[in-house]
Amino acid sequence: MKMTPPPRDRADCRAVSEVLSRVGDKWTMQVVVALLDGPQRFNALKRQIGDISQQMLTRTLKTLERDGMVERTVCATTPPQVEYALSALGRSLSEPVRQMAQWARAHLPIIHDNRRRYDERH
Amino acid sequence: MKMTPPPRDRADCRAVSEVLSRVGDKWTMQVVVALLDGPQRFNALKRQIGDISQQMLTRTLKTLERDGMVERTVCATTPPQVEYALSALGRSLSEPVRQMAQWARAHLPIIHDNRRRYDERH
DNA sequence: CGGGATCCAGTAGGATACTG
DNA sequence: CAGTATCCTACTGGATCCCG
Repeated sequence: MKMTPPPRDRADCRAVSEVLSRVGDKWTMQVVVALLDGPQRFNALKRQIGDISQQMLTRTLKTLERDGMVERTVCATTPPQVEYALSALGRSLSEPVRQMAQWARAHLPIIHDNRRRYDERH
Repeated sequence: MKMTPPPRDRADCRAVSEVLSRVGDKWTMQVVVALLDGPQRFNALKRQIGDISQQMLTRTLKTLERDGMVERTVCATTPPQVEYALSALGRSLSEPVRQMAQWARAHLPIIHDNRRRYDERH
């Protein structure tokens, strides 16, 4: 069986880049992580995340739904209830994200330090 | 000793988000991967990546240098020669990126399919 | 050769007000 | 409660021309 090659191919680079820029926007990861605990309704999600506007939460959830990462369930009651849940695809993303999170925790202070020193020199 | 917890903390989410959006721009990953083979000069890098403008290559390299991910070496000859090399920090990033690349390869077709179907329904 | 300086279009992010 | 509609700002990506 074939081993998965390292990402040296141009198409691979673009694929990685596409995924990183897709999930690398300001709110996507925070929404995904908030949904890891289980399904959440809109305003509960909003409260948990904190300083996100309802506009940006709506947009982020819609994009995640479009990509098939979250599933949206509407109960036609009054008041309406809408539940958002991670799909299997969305949960599977949390694995590579966990790796990236470890790297971020380990190296982000160094990066910030590098930036500070660079800016002082220029 | 303490196990590294999953990225549920708010500060962690933001750290992940920051790294993902930082390296998730259009060219950063392609430059990093191009430099994995070894140090490269500016125009060699430009030729290898292909359709990047010299403007965007300059910006991307400068940001990577500022973060301490690449090291820039100038030989004051005529014509001037400038070599770019990945630092240890830059190379260490390639590990979580490899994980992300595998996920991208495995799931990007599904995502594109999901989008297509979503757009047809709306 | 390896950039810097400008200018420009498109998109992401956000504040606010309104609605079924 | 769960959005939509509008308007605005800032940043990203890019094209072009210039420079030592």
